[in-house]
Amino acid sequence: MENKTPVTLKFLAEKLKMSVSTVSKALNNYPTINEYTKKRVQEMARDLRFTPNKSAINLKERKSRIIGIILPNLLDQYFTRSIAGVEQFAMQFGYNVIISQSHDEFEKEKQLADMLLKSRVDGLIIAISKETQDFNHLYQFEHMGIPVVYYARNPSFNLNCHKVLGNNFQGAYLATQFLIQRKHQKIAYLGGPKMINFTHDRFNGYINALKDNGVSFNTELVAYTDFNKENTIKAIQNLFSHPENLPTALVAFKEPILFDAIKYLKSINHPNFSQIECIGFGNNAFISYLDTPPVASVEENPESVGENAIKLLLQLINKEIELDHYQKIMVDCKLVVH
Amino acid sequence: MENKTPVTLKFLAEKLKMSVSTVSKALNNYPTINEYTKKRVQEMARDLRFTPNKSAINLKERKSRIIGIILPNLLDQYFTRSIAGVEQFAMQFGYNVIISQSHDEFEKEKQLADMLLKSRVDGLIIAISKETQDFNHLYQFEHMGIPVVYYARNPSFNLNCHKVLGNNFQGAYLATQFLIQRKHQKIAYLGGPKMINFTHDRFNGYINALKDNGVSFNTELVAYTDFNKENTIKAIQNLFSHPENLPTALVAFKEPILFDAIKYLKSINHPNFSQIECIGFGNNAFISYLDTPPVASVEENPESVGENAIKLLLQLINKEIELDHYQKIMVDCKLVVH
DNA sequence: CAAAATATTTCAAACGTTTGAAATATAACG
DNA sequence: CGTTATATTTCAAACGTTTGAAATATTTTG
Repeated sequence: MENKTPVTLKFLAEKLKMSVSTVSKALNNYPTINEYTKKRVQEMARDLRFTPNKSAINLKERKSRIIGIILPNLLDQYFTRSIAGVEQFAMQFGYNVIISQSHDEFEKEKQLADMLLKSRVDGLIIAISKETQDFNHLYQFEHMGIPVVYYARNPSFNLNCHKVLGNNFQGAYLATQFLIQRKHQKIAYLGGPKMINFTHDRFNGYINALKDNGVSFNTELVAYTDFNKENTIKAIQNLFSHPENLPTALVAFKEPILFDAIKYLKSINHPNFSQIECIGFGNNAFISYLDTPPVASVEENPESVGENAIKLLLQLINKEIELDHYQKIMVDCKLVVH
Repeated sequence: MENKTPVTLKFLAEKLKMSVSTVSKALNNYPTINEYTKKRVQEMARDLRFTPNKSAINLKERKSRIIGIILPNLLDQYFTRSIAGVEQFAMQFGYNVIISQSHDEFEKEKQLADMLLKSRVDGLIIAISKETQDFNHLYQFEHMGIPVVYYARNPSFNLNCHKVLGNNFQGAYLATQFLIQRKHQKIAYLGGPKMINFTHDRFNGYINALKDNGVSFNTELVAYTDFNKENTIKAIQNLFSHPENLPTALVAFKEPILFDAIKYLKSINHPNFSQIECIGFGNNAFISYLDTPPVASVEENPESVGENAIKLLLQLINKEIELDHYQKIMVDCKLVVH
């Protein structure tokens, strides 16, 4: 039960009456070490449950074998799903992952970044908070030669950086087109916080789908909200306040927000409620429990986004890709009809 | 952009033409160091963005300042909510947290435990997988003097270990009593996988509430399922198959499962559907979107469970509590009426 | 059997930090 | 001004591992 002397190379060496280097090389299977010696060392190591001290190795190798992830929160299934992709791949290559939540706050994000920098992570994967405008806390990493991959959320200015993003344009295009094919002419677009860049990409996808299919665009059919329910209701009230432009369909930037919208329309007994068809981004597992589910969902494939992010990061860490040879990877969306 | 010589104590010392130890002590605010020297060192450290190498410190201190968490998955809000409590507290004390998912598989859990052991975590918090019967992979930690706190899920045998658990008995009692107060006499209990220990605690809470309130117990009102939808439907069919014991209320072990049940009852147009009142464990954020939500939820306070787990673990790490002085902490549930 | 070739083991320095003991500088005192 | 007291800085070892170079042991060869 007690942990007396920790089992180190030195300890093994003393037991076996040989030098530390022999033990080390035997365990690392050096060809210059005698087979019989190797066997003796390896057996002893196993019996005494020797585990190499990672801190020592990391110090020697000047690496931490830790990858940091900063994301807005873990309650959003998009992010938890994206982690699955990252984790599995990282572990396979001997990396540990430290996950931390910024709660979509800039200050918290800065604090986490500093913490991870101090922990000397070998790389960082980040979905920036919705407040993040200043990137100094992240430039620090590159300054120290630590690669950073921005994922899921696109930094708002045209930052030179490595990105892995969902193809928001394509996703919104798909959704809009689908609704047009179902004979809708008054399709509303409910966008998210303007601070979050993908809002615009999605808007463009929406616009382009309208144009390509000869449906006229009307600003009265566009409104914006954020993650706040009251604001969503206001936006919906606004969308449905123009009698000659009443929406018959709706594309919403995020599913839980869409659910708020649907709930509200239902609660006010909107006359044409049953005819209104909605699509939101997310494909939330919870949809199957709704009485009036959206007609379809834009599946963003977050696992794939995460997987691409970690793969890119590992390539950067291993210098298979130059740090300043900025990559941009887009992951396509898929329409899931319910 | 390039990372030439890394900024180390040695580097600072050379720049400042003083010894490494002076620099180290100045940064650590030793009283023996001259104030003016301290100022010079600290300024230089700031300007050159010196960050102490954690691996070196950890090696010296024989700690990793990393806490491992193993939990079944991140899609269950119970677990993601519990992490919030852990993370914040850990960070406050300078610890990093490595989160990993067992996907409720024993083999995966074993693999993760080995990985964390190799990473020399200073402590482990674990919610065991539903398959875990053998605990050798976890005993290893104690064998090396690394504290382990079992949380959320109770090991199935009467293991000597540190535990932080939700008070499942009390939660189920509360739910059952609430339904009795609402004049229900035929209250069904839908339990979870029998492998997961809390199923029984909840059953006991249910039974005791019935007894204490003079409601007779009937085995026909009890059924078990797991996380599989088909099995839930079978269980519900079973519960509603005894004409002289038709449930008018239902206590379910987990909310998403309860939603499956509700959905099924609604889909078959159960004649008394609107009168049936349900309560599940969880208090899921999505409840507000349901057309026919449960009458109430058992709020398990996972944040508090997580917070208690990390607090206990830190006490064990700091040897404020003896490793073999086993603690058991119960976190009460709360009934939330919708 | 000595010399050369090869196999195997050990030495020693390095990674970056901390810290008690020793050394040196500065101030205070009679 | 020589001592003693105090303030400040430096030395040196340690944490546990890796690895090229050096040392030693063993085998082969003429």
